[in-house]
Amino acid sequence: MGKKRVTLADVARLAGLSQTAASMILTGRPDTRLSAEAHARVHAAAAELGYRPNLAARALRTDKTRTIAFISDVVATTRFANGLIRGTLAAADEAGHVVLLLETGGEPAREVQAIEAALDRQVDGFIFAAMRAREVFVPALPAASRVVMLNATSRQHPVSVLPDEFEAGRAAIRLLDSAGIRDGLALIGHNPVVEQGYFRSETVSRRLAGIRAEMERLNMAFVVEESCWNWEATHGYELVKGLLDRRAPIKALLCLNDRLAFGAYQALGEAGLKIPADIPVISFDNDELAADLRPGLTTFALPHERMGQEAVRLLLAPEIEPFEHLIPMTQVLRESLSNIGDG
Amino acid sequence: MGKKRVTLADVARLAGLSQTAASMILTGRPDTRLSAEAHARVHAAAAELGYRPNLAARALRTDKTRTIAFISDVVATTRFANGLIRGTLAAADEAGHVVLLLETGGEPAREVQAIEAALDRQVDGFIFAAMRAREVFVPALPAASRVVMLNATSRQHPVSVLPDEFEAGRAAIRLLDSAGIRDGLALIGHNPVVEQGYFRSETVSRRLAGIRAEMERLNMAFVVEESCWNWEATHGYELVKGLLDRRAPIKALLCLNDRLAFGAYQALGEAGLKIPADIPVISFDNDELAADLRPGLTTFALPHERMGQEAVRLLLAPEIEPFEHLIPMTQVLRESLSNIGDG
DNA sequence: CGCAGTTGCTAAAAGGATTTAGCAGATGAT
DNA sequence: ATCATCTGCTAAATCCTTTTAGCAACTGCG
Repeated sequence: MGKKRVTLADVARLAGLSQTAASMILTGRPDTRLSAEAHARVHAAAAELGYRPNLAARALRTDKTRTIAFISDVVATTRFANGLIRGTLAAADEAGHVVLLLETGGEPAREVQAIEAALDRQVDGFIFAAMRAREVFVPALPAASRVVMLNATSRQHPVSVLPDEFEAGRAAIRLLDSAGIRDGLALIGHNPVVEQGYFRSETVSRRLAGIRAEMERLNMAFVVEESCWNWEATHGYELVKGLLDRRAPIKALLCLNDRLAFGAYQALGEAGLKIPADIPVISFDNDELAADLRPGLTTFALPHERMGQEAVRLLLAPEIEPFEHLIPMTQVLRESLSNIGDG
Repeated sequence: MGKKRVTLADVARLAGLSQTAASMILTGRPDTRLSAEAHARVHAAAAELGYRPNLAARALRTDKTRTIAFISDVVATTRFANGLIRGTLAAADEAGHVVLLLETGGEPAREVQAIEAALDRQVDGFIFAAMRAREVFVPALPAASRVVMLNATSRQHPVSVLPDEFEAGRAAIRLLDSAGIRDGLALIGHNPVVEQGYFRSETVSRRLAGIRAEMERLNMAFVVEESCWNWEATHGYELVKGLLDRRAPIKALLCLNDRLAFGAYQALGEAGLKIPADIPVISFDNDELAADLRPGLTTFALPHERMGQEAVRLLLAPEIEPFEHLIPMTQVLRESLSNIGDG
């Protein structure tokens, strides 16, 4: 067994040509003047020897590595990371690239470290992903670096990919409207009076803005709006239980995310109320949870996978497209609203 | 601004020494005979210039990249991936390594591709992760490659990291026993008669084996065992609903994972049964879900994060430790069982 | 025929580190 | 005084590609 790696020199030798010729042919240079026969011989030799270029050597020469760095604040806590990573991986693979995954925990020091580690490995570009879309500070980078912000925005780096929250907010209201739900509607997760002066993440703001814009257009209003800061199941439960306890006149629930909706389900269930017959519920995110709830939760899906793909596309695109790229959130109809006619 | 990268030659020049000396000093070679003063000068020069070694050049020479490949079948569908990846990332970072993330979808062709992509980049080692522990086929690799199987096993690669399912199974039974639950116990998710001849994943078998071993030891038996192949919420719901419909004499539920338990919650809730007062429930995995259920679900946690860390440790350890490394599953007590005394 | 331009190819440099082999001077032993 | 050894350091080779510069032979044109 020839233990040694096969090098370009081996291929050239077998093909009876110079290394230069072999290199040009294998890298598919356009206007070389090498003969068709030379091409054939080199390809044959490469195939026969099972030649694979040494990417370190190539990187040394060209400064290109077909590797992109995915730097995120937290992979950990959030199930959302999966979709973003999966989409990124798929698109990168498609483009013959590979992904270096780095986590910073949101700490500036580790951010700098991560960037240096990536730079040392001469990545071709950076994707900065935040698990909660937010204004992200990105430490200084070599001027030439290609950067895409994923589920995040940054003053210095204008290329970003975000879910189209505003449209999803509007669509949610339209869905309720077209289901004939125009009053008795409760909003779970936000109250503008209570939260005045506090800034939520950029995407959340847009989600709310879309909701309110469409309600205004349709001349609708919430009968009650319940605020809580973290949108977790337990808060959904408590808020809705509170509403029920004080006999608020609610006929439908618009929850600001699926976990709140989950909590709402629990409160409604305890109170003996049926979804959707008594109270329809809709929500946002399309968490894994949403399909497992009973009845299934109608919700607007965060398009994480497509976002990841888009980020890679933008990163590798020949032209920089320096603006926000909004990916539509698709409506996922399940029984928590779609059966409305049945009751 | 000096746009050019600073190289070792620059450092050497500034320090007034040869490149050889600079290299030896910066890489911390042990028995070089260079003077203390030379050391100081080189370090000072490196710091002053902000020198960072070109890793491609180093890789070309040494075949080491301080990069490890994390090759998994699916990052996608499973929330479990998070913990494994997070642990891996943390430990790699700690050790000054970086992680290349590759996904194969479990398809052999893509597995080969992923391995080649990693090999091309001269990774220092491979972690093969399966999202459902199973016997994994790993395509041929250069003989010298360092490999660790994570949540998976492989005939060719003996170093593996797995959750200690057997002990968790035993612990679950001990927990029930010590809570005074000795009869009326239903097992949700498996029935040895129905499933005879079918092989589930390695870890699942062990989980069951632990359960059955401890029951035998304590002279306990299930009053009923319900089988289903995929452990999803909907199956949990249907199985438990079925039990309730036919008035099976059940007093407690041992669910084989949290999603089944979630379904069980739904069925019990509909039937107006209280957890744990009427029916305590315990389970395995410690899915995110488990904390959000109401009452909280007592469960045995899959130690994914620690598993990821251990995998990296084994990969980089000076000595190969060619056997299974079992990571304990910790008991997470919540209200679905711990309140048993209250009823 | 002389000259310009094409065609088909190659020698050698460059990229930035590590590592081998070895040199000059000092020290110690005989 | 001679030889061996140690000390502190360096020149040059090496890893494997890509790329620049250019060569020799041929074609076409006036």
